[in-house]
Amino acid sequence: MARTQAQRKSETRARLIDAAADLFARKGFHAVSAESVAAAADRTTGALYSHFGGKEGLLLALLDVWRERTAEQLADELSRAPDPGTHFAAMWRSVTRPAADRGDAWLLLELELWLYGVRDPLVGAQLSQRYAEVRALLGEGLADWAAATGSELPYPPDETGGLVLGVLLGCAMQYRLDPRCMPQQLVVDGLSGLLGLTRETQPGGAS
Amino acid sequence: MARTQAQRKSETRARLIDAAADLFARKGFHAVSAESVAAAADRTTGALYSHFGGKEGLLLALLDVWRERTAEQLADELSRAPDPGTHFAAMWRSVTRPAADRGDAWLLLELELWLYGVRDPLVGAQLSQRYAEVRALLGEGLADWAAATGSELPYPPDETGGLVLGVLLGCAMQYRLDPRCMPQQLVVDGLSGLLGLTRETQPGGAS
DNA sequence: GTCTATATTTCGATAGAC
DNA sequence: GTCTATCGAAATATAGAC
Repeated sequence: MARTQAQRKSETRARLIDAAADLFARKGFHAVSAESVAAAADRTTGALYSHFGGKEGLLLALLDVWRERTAEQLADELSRAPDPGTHFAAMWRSVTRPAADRGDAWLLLELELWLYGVRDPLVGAQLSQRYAEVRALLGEGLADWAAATGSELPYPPDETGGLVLGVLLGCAMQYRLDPRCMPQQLVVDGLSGLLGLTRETQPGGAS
Repeated sequence: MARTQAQRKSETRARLIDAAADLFARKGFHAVSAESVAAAADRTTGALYSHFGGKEGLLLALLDVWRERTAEQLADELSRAPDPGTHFAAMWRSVTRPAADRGDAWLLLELELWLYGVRDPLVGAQLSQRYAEVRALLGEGLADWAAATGSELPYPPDETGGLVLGVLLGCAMQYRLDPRCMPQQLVVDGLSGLLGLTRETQPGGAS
């Protein structure tokens, strides 16, 4: 029973952060009022200010959570994929997931945070770390796979991760504006070509 | 003398659009007031509303100009580069140009417009066309070069252009957060690898 | 066509009750 | 810790003079 208060507190935090992630992605940080975030979380602005000190504090907290989730999900996906081809296809699917599942909002929030980070040094530094983590995870995963098959990556792990991340981001942006211009097979083939792999590695992906 | 009015009118349009491009890139569309745009253009909100009907109308007009400039600049660069390696290096330089020259603002405005377009169907449709144009131009340029050297692109021109554009966008985003993580050579090599070219095509690029 | 002045709305942030 | 009520600031958009 003594936990009831702490529970409510952390639930409020979580609700506010989730609502912020959703609204910031759908409408943009500056287009969303602190009150609408609070309302979407079934709380009031008073609670928001008490917990985060304002809309910007809420964004900072969101960035933290976002960063942890990204690392977890990526590590999870990496551990499941048997080879880069399947891996790439899985990542591409998770990027292009339709709006229903919110995988769509991922990219929007990603760019929203990027824009914010480029303009705000504090957020920028944290974002930069997050990207470095992703590159490292991606690079390590690919290096491990390369070592296991006796092949070799054409670039150091971190740089390889950077190129792969770059392709995924840039292609996802184009896909979001016009899905027809960016078929999955093209992205997977492109990534494979980037790494110096021939296309024989994936037997027959999806459409 | 009869042209004075028309001149002033079109100059006001141009000034407002330029100011909008600069401010939207540096601070973001929603973070910029219509009044501050007018002030930066040495005009008032009255003139802005008279010409464009509001901040959103100004964005639409900006998008038009932006689209034309992109096509012109790209076609220009393509016609000058003797081979893909030099071409990629030149494009990368123009993307990573430091903040002084405003080449920096290019990427910010690009993402700002993308986010706006993803949320607004009208802007989205126009943006989609612009990206398709860029892909086509890039793809044609590369296809021409391939034909001239007897080699062959691994994908259709448009799709090749899409991959190249994707790499440039995604890598530029990472570069903007941390320049050290994305050396020019890596991007150029990556693009060459993507197209199935070996690295022997560029003799010795810059740092 | 452009400016000045202003009406209207909305947002961010705070004070105080519970 | 959360809510209600509200103050002050800022933004959009318009009206009318020149």
